[in-house]
Amino acid sequence: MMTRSGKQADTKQRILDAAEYLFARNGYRGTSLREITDRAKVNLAAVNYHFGSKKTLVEEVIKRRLLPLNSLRKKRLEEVKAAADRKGKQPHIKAVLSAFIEPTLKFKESNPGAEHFFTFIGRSFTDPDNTVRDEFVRYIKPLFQLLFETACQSLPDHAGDIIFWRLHFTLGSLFHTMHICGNVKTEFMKMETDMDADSIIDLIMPYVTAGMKAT
Amino acid sequence: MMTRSGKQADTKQRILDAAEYLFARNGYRGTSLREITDRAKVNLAAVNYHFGSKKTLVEEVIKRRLLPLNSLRKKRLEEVKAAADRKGKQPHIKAVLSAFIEPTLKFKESNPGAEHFFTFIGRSFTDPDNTVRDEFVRYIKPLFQLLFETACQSLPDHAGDIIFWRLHFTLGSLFHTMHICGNVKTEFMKMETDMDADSIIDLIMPYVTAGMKAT
DNA sequence: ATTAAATTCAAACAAGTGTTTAAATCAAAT
DNA sequence: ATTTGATTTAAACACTTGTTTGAATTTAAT
Repeated sequence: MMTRSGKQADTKQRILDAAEYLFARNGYRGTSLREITDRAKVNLAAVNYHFGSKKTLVEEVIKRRLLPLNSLRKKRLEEVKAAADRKGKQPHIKAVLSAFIEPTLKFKESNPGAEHFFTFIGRSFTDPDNTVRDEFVRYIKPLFQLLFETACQSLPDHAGDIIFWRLHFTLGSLFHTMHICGNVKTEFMKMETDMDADSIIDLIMPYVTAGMKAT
Repeated sequence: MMTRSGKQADTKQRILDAAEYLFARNGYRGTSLREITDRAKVNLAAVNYHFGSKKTLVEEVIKRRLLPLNSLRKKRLEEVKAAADRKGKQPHIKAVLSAFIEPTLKFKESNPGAEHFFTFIGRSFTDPDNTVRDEFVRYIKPLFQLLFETACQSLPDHAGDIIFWRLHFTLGSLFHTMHICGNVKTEFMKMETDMDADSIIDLIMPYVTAGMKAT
């Protein structure tokens, strides 16, 4: 039976890890199944046996990290919302942004092995491959909606369109940061790339908060 | 002789246009030479004859648009710098950012046929392919240095590292915006994607200006 | 120990890749 | 009109791609 024990059990895991690493480094199209199975030290056919296809594999790679991360971000956003409702006040925009950004940037440290996925997220929106891009968008869409609603509550004097666009600017900053903080060396100036999450949060939070509040 | 006239002369042009369109839409690796030559209505071997290789082709595609754009941005930045020096004052950060951002966002309108390159730029930094990413970085590096120096002049009370990172946040916002304003349908919410440059400039400038100035 | 299902494996598959070749065609100068 | 060099063309090249196959092996229950 399929009681997952012994050596063959972690075949799926090893494939997922190798795929995550290589997809993050070289992209979906730039990574072959043979590279993945070589790195995972499994047979080539194992990918199609366990996952069905390369497309399904990358979807699993994305889901494995993104679902837990999104749950966390959702929880944090709802907490901010609830706390504000309890006090009968508007949530502070800094708290709203923090609820989204903090779990994202700390994800690298709190999830061992997720450092490469970091780079992958950073490329998510702009990935040239439709499969990858659509999968990312699919999962972030409802979350962005929640972020948008909470931000609107927080900034009642700003028009919806403005908030909408500024949240996109914020996402752009965040994803760009995640990409250059990933393992891919962009070789762009001498940049301290392996900073801890808190330092990066301290850098980006004042920027995006001021940007959102701008009159 | 190679006197560029008649029908065969625009073969290179047609290849460049087709390649630009397809690279922007499907990425470097996601585009085959056969797709390019089919679209350009030229023979397959024409790419290797005129450009040498696929790698050289994409470099030419990038250079064709990026060199003029960078000259313009450089000129604008130097003007801001010179004007401030003349008055013996620091340049205003809004003027500095505008010198970089305005030509970038207006590039789509001022250069007919460049609309697809827009998307390409938006993906430049995070492109999974080394050839593409390195080529973009290569050209923007000296320009970013100039931007950095001018921004430091403009914000003498801010530490260099802070300005450096905030400029990166700004680039992230800008590139993300260019990507979603390109022709690639991200299908992310209902977004008015074909706004004119001035509207987008009016949206992004207050955001990044406030972000850079944040205390 | 036998059985039966799950998994691994080496090999092959058809399709697509960038690149090269050599002949055919074209444009312009003699 | 002939020559010459630039360009185009169709065909083939060697190679990589994702996927499939069927036999061998491993695993766990009887």
